[in-house]
Amino acid sequence: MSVRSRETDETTMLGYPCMNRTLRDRDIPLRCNRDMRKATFEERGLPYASELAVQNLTDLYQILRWNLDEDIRFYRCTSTLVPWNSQFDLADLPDYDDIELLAQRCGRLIERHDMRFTFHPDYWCKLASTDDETVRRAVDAVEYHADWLDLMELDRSPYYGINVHIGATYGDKTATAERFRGAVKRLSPGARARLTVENDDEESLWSVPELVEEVGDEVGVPVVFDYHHHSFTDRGLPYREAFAQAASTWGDVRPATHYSEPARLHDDPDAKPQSHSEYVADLPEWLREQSDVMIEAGAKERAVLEMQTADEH
DNA sequence: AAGTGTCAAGCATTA
DNA sequence: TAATGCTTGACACTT
Repeated sequence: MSVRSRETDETTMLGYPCMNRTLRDRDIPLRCNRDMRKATFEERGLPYASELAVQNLTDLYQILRWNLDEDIRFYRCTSTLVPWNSQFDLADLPDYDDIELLAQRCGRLIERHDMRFTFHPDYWCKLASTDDETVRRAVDAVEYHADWLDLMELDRSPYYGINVHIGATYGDKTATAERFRGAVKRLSPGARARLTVENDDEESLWSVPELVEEVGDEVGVPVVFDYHHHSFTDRGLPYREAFAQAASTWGDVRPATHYSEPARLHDDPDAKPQSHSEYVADLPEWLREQSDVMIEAGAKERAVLEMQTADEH
């Protein structure tokens, strides 16, 4: 069992999302988010998608190694790891055998070193949409993220989560929650076991207590507590209580949380309240002790490095 | 080489 | 009814 439970391991892990700016800015850039436009996909098709996937997975391994060297054991991978995967099955790629080996190599590194690895499909992954075709595409998106985790041979657990928002109300929250639960039930066991749901960043959308009641408790999808988002949807709940509610949906698995601070606090007084600052200064100790924290800051991995340096003093 | 407009996907808001 | 922003990186075309 490679998945850490809250009881057996209290080691805090801080992570960062997607792009590693240090490695991207090297003379030979390392990145795992190579993508292409529609016209290019139509022109060059599967062979080029396959080529980009090989390059992305090759670099992903190097990024994970760099993370390990820096003692950063939590990473959110981009959804363009295999570009245009909504249009084909992984096994259709000409380099499928290589891709499988590269994915397994990444998965082994993650498991061997107790790293945590997650995905966060983009905002158009709308599982609760009123449009059936949109739901079908959203289910498909969660499925191909799950395929990648299967290819890496990582456990089917929210520890290696695929995190989504509900992200809309469609004018009727009760009906929307019901549609979301319906979509969850359509997922394959491997995709469903990895799905997590995060509180939104607008007052009218989905708060932690709403998600816990409508999704966490009803269909067992763990709730990812986003500290900054909670300021927009607090429903009168203090941060610690909202986190405790979200944490109750994770069973024995150590919860994942998100932490960021407003740009208007540090960088730009005119920024939107939702905008993230470049660096963060006040991660609460209680959050750190009880969860693995994804630091969502403009400076990405540098923000985490800075926090680790601060720890040493 | 550097700068600019645009990009698969949904929704909510505004004009 | 149609355009726009969302978050952001990067493609693709221009200069």
